[in-house]
Amino acid sequence: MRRRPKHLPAEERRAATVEAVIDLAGEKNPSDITTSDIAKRMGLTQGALFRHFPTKDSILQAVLSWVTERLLSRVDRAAEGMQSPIAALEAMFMTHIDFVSEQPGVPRMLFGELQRAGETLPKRIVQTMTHHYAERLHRLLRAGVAQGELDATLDVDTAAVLFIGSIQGLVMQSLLAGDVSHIRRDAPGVFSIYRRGIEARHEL
Amino acid sequence: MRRRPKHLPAEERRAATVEAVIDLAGEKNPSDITTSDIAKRMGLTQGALFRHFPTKDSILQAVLSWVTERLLSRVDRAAEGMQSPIAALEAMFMTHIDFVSEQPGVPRMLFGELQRAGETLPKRIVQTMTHHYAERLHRLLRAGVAQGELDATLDVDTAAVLFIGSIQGLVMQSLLAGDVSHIRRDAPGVFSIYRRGIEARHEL
DNA sequence: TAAGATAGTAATTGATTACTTACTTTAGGG
DNA sequence: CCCTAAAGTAAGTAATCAATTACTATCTTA
Repeated sequence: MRRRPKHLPAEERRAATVEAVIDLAGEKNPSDITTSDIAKRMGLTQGALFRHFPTKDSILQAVLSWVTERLLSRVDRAAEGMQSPIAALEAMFMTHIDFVSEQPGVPRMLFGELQRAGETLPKRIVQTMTHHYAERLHRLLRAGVAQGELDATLDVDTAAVLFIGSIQGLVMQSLLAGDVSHIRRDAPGVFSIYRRGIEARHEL
Repeated sequence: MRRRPKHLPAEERRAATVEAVIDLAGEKNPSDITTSDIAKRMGLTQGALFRHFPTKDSILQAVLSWVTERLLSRVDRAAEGMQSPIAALEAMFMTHIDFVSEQPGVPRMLFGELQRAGETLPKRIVQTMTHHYAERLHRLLRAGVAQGELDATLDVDTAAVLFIGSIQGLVMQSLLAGDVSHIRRDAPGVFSIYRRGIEARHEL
């Protein structure tokens, strides 16, 4: 058992805070997470958090920055080595699913943030991330169409929406079942229907 | 301009409350809706709500009951007249999209409720509804497979997950764009990819 | 039309929240 | 080793929230 030192340098404390929030988001509605919840999870008093973050919103902001960076870089790395666009799409899909299975709080926070009214900074971070994500999808989908792997008449915008929706559907399913493990099991089947929907039809 | 009578019979007041909550959920995060928000929207004082509902949670409960009943019955009616399973699935899809476009607060509330920790009554209502929804999907998908319209090797559970996920993806897209009108425009394209993914391949 | 029942107001309560302040503990370099 | 800056504590504040209370206005009908 690794014991927890009471004093941590500011940067490590901030990292630990981000981790605690993601952890909590896996257990309860993100908007129900209080600063006391976070502090208790870290073995700190509530006020101590405000040594490292000026506001609660800035904590959220740090969490979302960390999450979006990690997700994008992991998904990028997974798609990199693949030789065909479809293989790259599948690798992206499965990596995204892996990420979500390991950190079930992440999609909850992302979706929850999108629901907030107005134009908050955390919300903008999520919008920027999904924009980058969609860019990668578009590139792969266009490449797939160009080299005849995907249906020539495919609308890439629509295909990108459905890609993200497929993941979202699996997340919703796991919320319904109250069990994150299902998501990994069902992911390959979902992707294979999706692939069938976008790929060029092979000769009979 | 229809004027608002100050006194309403209890049942009408409860109906108006449900409407106000759905209305508000289209504008802000459902968990940020306060009883004061609801009352203000109705032109009432906050305390007056508690003449008709014992708790705030019971308001939520009424909203979710109303929503789930309406959604299911509308979707059922749309699928009823169709002669082929695929046509019925498409009618369900489009009707669901119509419903969501008219009441953008609805998917927010449903998804938000699923995120809550533990087993609350409102959460159970949503779970029951999705269960019934999935039942209808299963029946149609099985029928489609049986009569050769859908791919013989299709996993109907997976296909049902992706059906709901497709809608969820469109909802997410509308949250990103901050514009609900997109959802209706993109829906046919999304469904056509989905259909391509599940249908039996025609002879060349 | 008087009277009881129903629906509303206005003010208040206790709990909870994000954030502050005054003080204490710990780590680490000269 | 000690002194200072960083990190944490404990108690408190103002604001906000759901829910309550004491009272008033408005319907219904006998």
